[in-house]
Order: sequence, then structure tokens, then C-alpha cells
Amino acid sequence: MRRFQLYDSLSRSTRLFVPITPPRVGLFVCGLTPYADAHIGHARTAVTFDVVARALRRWGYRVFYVQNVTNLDDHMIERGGQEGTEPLLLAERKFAAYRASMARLGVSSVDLYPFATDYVPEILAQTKALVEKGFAYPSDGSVYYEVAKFANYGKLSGQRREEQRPGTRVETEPGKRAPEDFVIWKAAHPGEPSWESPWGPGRPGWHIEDTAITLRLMGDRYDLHGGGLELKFPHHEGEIALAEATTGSAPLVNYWMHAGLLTLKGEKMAKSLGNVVGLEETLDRFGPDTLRFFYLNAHYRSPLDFEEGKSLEEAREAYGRLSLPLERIREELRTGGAAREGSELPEELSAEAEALPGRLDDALAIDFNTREAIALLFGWVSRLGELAPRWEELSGGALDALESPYRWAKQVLGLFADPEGGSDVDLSPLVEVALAARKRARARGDFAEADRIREELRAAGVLVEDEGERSRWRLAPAGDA
RNA sequence: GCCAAGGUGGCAGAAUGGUUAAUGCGACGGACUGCAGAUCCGUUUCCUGGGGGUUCGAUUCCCUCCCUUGGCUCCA
Repeated sequence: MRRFQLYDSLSRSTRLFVPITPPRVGLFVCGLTPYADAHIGHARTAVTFDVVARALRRWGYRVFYVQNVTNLDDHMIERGGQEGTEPLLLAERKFAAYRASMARLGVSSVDLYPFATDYVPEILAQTKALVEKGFAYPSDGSVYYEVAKFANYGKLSGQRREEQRPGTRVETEPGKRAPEDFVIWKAAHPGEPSWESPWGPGRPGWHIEDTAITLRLMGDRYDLHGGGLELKFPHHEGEIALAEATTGSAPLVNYWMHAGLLTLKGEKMAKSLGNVVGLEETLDRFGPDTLRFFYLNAHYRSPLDFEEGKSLEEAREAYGRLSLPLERIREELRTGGAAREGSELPEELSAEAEALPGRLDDALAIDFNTREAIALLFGWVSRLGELAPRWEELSGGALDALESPYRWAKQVLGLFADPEGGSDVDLSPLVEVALAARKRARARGDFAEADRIREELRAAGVLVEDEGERSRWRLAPAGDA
């Protein structure tokens, strides 16, 4: 197992990671409430922790990665009512769409997506325990957590409840003893999905579902908890209060990771603000690799601003430069290069190819610095550029060595996956016909005709590039021009 | 008001108690090309929010102020 450091938001410091029971690592990330389509802010968090899990697995840890699904809450009920759908069915439908988007994005590392309502027995048991221990009290069919009873409340967020402004959004619900108390079991209104309980029919509150799930799946204490920065308070604070009060064991989590928010023109992207950019639509326009590159090109804790017409266009250019040599390598390997007995790499370059994956691991081993890793990959591309004219002479072993840093990036960053879907039709014969005609035109000096063919192919999404007599072609990268 | 995360070149965005502060995008010049594209070489000198302090040396550590964003019980 490789040693690495990560920034822990609870201690506010970068710490060496030590699992509770190596090599196992429990990773829990707050998932989604699937009442609407996912946007590119959700996807940033998903990609962030996907890379965390991928890196840990590469480094020899056995990661159990759980991401919960809040499939029933006020939003789900409200949206279900608007659409005339049972909230739980709506959740299933939206969640299926989310899974499909994640698959497109290459987010493949999650082991389990538990649904909140599948843990109602655990939630009820925990609620009962909290009432018995005096941390929670029933009121009008609901059960509230009494924040004042938990001495450590605020240790994650630094919030102290007496310093908080009684904001307009703090509903002073009649049943609460104090405004900061939060509901863990909510009395159901007629017609809402509900479960029987000692306090009457009801359904789970928000914060408790995560702890009920993790106490069941991960035990009283586990290694890593992640989520978007906006969840730090009150949600994660609430989780600590609930779990540690229930078990008497602390800390619930050894390392807290919070991903920076994606902003749009400097403002947080959020469903409630209506300034969202849809994930599916973005994947359609730019493809998964460009989007992943955009995220990973910044540190996961930094705020990342999305600018329409600029951010992904720039990412596409940069990513294109990164991936072009790989396309050449793969082409050589595909067309017989793999078994070729050609020239070997210069010793220096060969040594660099061998050392690079380790250096890439080093970069990620300090709080998952994906930007540093990408900078190293660009350095590699520069070296490959110097070699460009002689690729077709290289041996299979040399080509394999040139590809190895890309394999690292594919495994850990999830970049350079094989092209998504692609066309079912192999275009090459058609393109070759056009290129043959262009070659004849060039041979007889009819450059106007040659340029016309090149331009028409470009309009059709095929880029033609000459190398002396020979012409290469490739598909234009996804994205609006 | 309180809490948290940020403020680095034209733009995006890393890093570090110490030679020229990565890398990319863009721009400009050159090589190559019929022209492009891709690639290579070069340029883009004056870039670390303001003010104090510690230090031989601060962008980095400390204090303070300013600004931006997020949170303060809906949120990735």
C-alpha cells in the first residue's frame, strides 16, 4: 500500500492517511436526491471521488465505496406531485438516468448506491436509541434531535449555534425545543409514503439516513467521508452528532474530504438557483473526456468557475493536444506495430517512460493533485512531439513504453478511455476514397480542388493533415466549433 | 453578524522559506507545408489582493484589513 497525504477538513490540515483496518478502506460520499436531472456541478463531485477511489485501488487499498441516494424527501414528494408520479418511482427513474450519465462519464468506482428507504428499520432503531439516550425527543408525531445535548456539535464546521443569525430560512417549527434542533423522523401527511413507527406514520429525516446506512455497512467508525463543500454544515455536522451520540464512539470518520463547488459566473450552480448546466447535454456536446479534463485540471478543493463558450472549449484544446500522440501510438499498435521489430527508444526516454507512472503517483499522493499530474503528462507529450517523425519505425516494445503513462492516466484519472460509442459505420473506406481523389488533385497541382476536398471533409467532421505525400485523417473532437 | 473556502500573468490554474513562480489556453515570430493542420524552436521582460511583522531571505509563516464565493437547517 502506498502512503499518501490528504487534506482533512475536520482537523484543517494535510495528514498522512492511515486506514483503520488496512488494506480495507471505507469511503462514503453523500449522493444525490434524484428529483431532477444531474448537472455538471454534481458531476464534479462524482469525478473527484471517482479519482480518489481509483487512486486508492491502484495503490493497493481495498476500497468499499458507498454513495447514498435520498430517494424520499420534501423535494421528491413535491416534484412527484407536480408530475403526477409516485415519489419513489420518480426517484427510481431519475436515478437510472443518473447512473447512465455516470457510466458515460466513466465514473465506475462506486460499489453500492443504497436507497434511503431501504434502511427504514435501521433508521427507526437508531431513532429509538437516540430517544432512549436522551439525545432526541418526540413531538407531534415527529422526532427531533436536540443539538444542545451533543457537546461536540460544531467541531467540523466551526459553527457555534449561539453565534448564528436566526435567518429567515430557519423555520421555528412549533414542535422544536430549539431552532437548531433538526428532524430525524418526520410525521407523514396523508397520502405521502410512510412507515409505521412508535410515534405514528412517518418517514426519515435527512441527516439520519446517511448514518443509518454507514453504521450498518461500515460500522461505528470508518475511514473517509466525502461530499460537496456546501454539505459541511449542517448535513455533515448532523451526521457526526447523530452517529457519535448513537454509538458513543468517536470519531465517526477519520478523514473528511470536501470538494470545491462549481460556479457559474462566480455563483454556485444549484437546482434551486436555476443556473444549472445539464450533464447529459454537456456530455452530448463535448464528450466525457473533455469534461473530466476540465474538472481534473483544477485542484478538487478549489472553486471552479464554468464559463459558457469558454471553459470547455479551452479544455477541449488542451485535452486534444494531450491525446493526439496517443492516437498515433494506438494507430501504430493497431496496424501491426505491436509485433514490429523496429528501433528502440533512446535510453533516456525509455527510463523516463518507466519512471513517469511513479512520479504521477507521487503527484496524487499529496492531496490528489490532479493538476500536477496533468502537467507531468504535458511534459511527456512534449517529449513525444520531439519523436513524432519516426513513430512508424519504432518497435512494439517501444510503442508500449510510450503508451504507459497514458495507461496510468486511464486507470487513475479515467481519461483516454476508448472513444465513446463512436459511429457504427467504419468511415475509413469512404474517407480513403476522398483522400485518394485529393491526392491525385495534389499530384497534378490542382490545389484548389485539393483544398475543396479537405474543406468538405472538415465540414463533415473529418480533419485532414498532410505529412509530405501522405495524408492522415482523424475525427474532429466533440464540441461546438 | 458568525463559520468556512478562496484572491497568483491577457485567460485558466499549480507549487514552494531561497537560482529564471509549473503547466495549459491564447497571442506574436520562426522552421516545416503548395496553402493549412499537427509538430518543433523562440517570444509573451514589469504576475502572488493592501498594509504591517518574523527572517539573511516571504508568494509561502504570523497579525490585520479589503474583496469574492459558499454555509448559517433545501443543495454535489
